[in-house]
Amino acid sequence: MKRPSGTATKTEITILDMAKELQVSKSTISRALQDHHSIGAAMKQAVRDLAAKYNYQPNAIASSLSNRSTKTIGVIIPILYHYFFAAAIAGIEETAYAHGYKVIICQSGESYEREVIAARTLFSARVDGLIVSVSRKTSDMEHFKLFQDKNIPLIFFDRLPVGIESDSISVDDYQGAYKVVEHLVKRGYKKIAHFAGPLNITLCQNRLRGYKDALQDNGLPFDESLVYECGFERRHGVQTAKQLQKSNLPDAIFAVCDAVAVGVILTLKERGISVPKTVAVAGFNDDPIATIVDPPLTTTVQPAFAMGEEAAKIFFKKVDGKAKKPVKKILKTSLVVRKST
Amino acid sequence: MKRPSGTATKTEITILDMAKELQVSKSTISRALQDHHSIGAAMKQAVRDLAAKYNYQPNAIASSLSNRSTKTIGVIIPILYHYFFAAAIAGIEETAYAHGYKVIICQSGESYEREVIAARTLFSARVDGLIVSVSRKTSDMEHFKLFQDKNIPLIFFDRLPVGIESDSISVDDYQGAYKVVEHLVKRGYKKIAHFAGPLNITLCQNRLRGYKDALQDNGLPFDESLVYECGFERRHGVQTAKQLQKSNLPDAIFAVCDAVAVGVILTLKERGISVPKTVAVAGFNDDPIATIVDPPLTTTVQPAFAMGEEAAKIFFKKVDGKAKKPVKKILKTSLVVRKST
DNA sequence: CTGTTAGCGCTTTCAG
DNA sequence: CTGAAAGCGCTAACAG
Repeated sequence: MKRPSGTATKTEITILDMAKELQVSKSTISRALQDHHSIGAAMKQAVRDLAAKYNYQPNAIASSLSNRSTKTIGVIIPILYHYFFAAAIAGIEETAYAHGYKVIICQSGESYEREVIAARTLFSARVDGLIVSVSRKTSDMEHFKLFQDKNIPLIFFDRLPVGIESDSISVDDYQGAYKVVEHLVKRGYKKIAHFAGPLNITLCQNRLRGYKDALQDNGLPFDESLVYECGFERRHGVQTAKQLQKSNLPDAIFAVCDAVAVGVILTLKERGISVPKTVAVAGFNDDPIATIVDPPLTTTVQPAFAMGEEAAKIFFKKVDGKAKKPVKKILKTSLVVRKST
Repeated sequence: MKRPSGTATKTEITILDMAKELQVSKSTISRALQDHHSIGAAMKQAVRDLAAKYNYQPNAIASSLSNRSTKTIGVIIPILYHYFFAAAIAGIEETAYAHGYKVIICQSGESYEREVIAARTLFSARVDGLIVSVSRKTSDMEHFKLFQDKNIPLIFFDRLPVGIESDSISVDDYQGAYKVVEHLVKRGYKKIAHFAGPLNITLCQNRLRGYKDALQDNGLPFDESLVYECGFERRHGVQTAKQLQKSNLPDAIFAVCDAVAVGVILTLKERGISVPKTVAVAGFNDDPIATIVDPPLTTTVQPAFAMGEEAAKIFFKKVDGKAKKPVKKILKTSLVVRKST
């Protein structure tokens, strides 16, 4: 790629330019910039001054290529606009920044194809590690093998995949669900329905198990017809709540997440069904919307920010070579009782 | 960086490996992969097969360095967890992906320092363009000059900076505010307060002007003591609403955004003040939370997704060399009346 | 249609 | 303490 000399090119100041000006070699500039011990204080200062003068900004692309490390963590999540994920990302970013890493986020939009593309893109971008919460459409995990094969740290959070052995951080969904449902039973509700999430996702299976066991352990029958499978969005709660027959209402509903629970409350109220008098509703997440709905939602607190932090910490453990075996961490949840139950 | 031959290195398949295997040159592989016209169909197929066999993933770092283009757009926003920003990002991503670009997002967290760091980081990452919504703490715009100096497309959206000439996409905040307040006046409210955003932000100034003019054009006085400056978060609405004296309540409040409006409604209700009977409340954005609060919030629709799309479109116009002059686009808003007024 | 070759900007060994 | 030089993986102008 010979460039006709004399032609104006995009003027980007490089270490070579600075080297010429200071009459030293590139290496010296490079080392000075990295505060390498073998460079004299005077030289370092001169380089820093010059860099400041030209507002030099290192070319991260070039240095990544040379270093074979980008100092970035890739993150794939289903959707940004969910408090849980936004908060988890904040947690990841916080600890990444503290270690001098950047993070690059991709949304799968709950689409398997997008998730595959995102994984490839991030691999091509040569991220140093990948943190992911799988889409609800994902069952084939082949696209993650790329990372495992190359020994690139791969950490799953919240939505764990089946059929792939890897590091992960999640919450005790079983126990969380168990506690909400137990609370419902103790409040005297007898006919408790569950609006479950997509049951191909382990987390949803676990919440369902928690629901089932809590019923049975408390002397209530498990009735399959009271389990409705839906999605994670408000609109799924709305749809499902609309299907409920007024003549045959449950007296409480445990929804897989707060967004769904909110959809349920809104729809019930619209249909003239009083919450919690006629039907009580509980969710999962402790999304800020839980305190916006009327009545405020009983739910279980999922430590989103902490999960993000934890995921990033696992990454750094892997990078540092500690923890060779997959680490699988599970955080506890806690119940918040509000007026919806 | 000589590497002792024979030592196991991280096994990353490159075009060179494939070139050797097919007994052709790197260039041929490179061209075949890019579907270059000067490569025979047979050769192309052979290369594709081999690439598939090894699950070859191009090294984007290397190609960026060579191409002097990363095919990525950088985005800086104050905060992810706001419907408006999340939706705008979705709009940006959609159009970016359609053009084969990726996007990398940074949150400033409303901190000036973080914003500066983000700008530098994205510059170092050599993004091909930058789309930003400035933090509320930002008044110095020096960090954006980097991009302007190098002729890297720089597009501001929603929160426009003062003192820097650049492309932008925003909404007609003046008109939006005007319409809400006019609606309030027509509903018969007389003492209309405004919970304004940080007034160093132009968008907030514009909404304030709209408020003021709508009052005066409709024969109501502008009373400075009815303007409260607060932030953009729910908690700011809560704080400010708590300061209101019960003996001296306005009969309507126009909040700078829905999050604040929600804080106001919640607080008013908690204090036993009925909404909208005693005090009406209106917001701005049409965030989904507007339909969760009780009563549902009157607000003005800001086309968040479209703004993101538009911002990206401006970027591509710049890249294509069309549009040399700064393009400044302003979108219209529309009013949605709900039960809170 | 294909190969040779000179880079992209930075890092790092090795040899002073 | 400093410089020369090779190399990271890919691209593209130029010459067959």
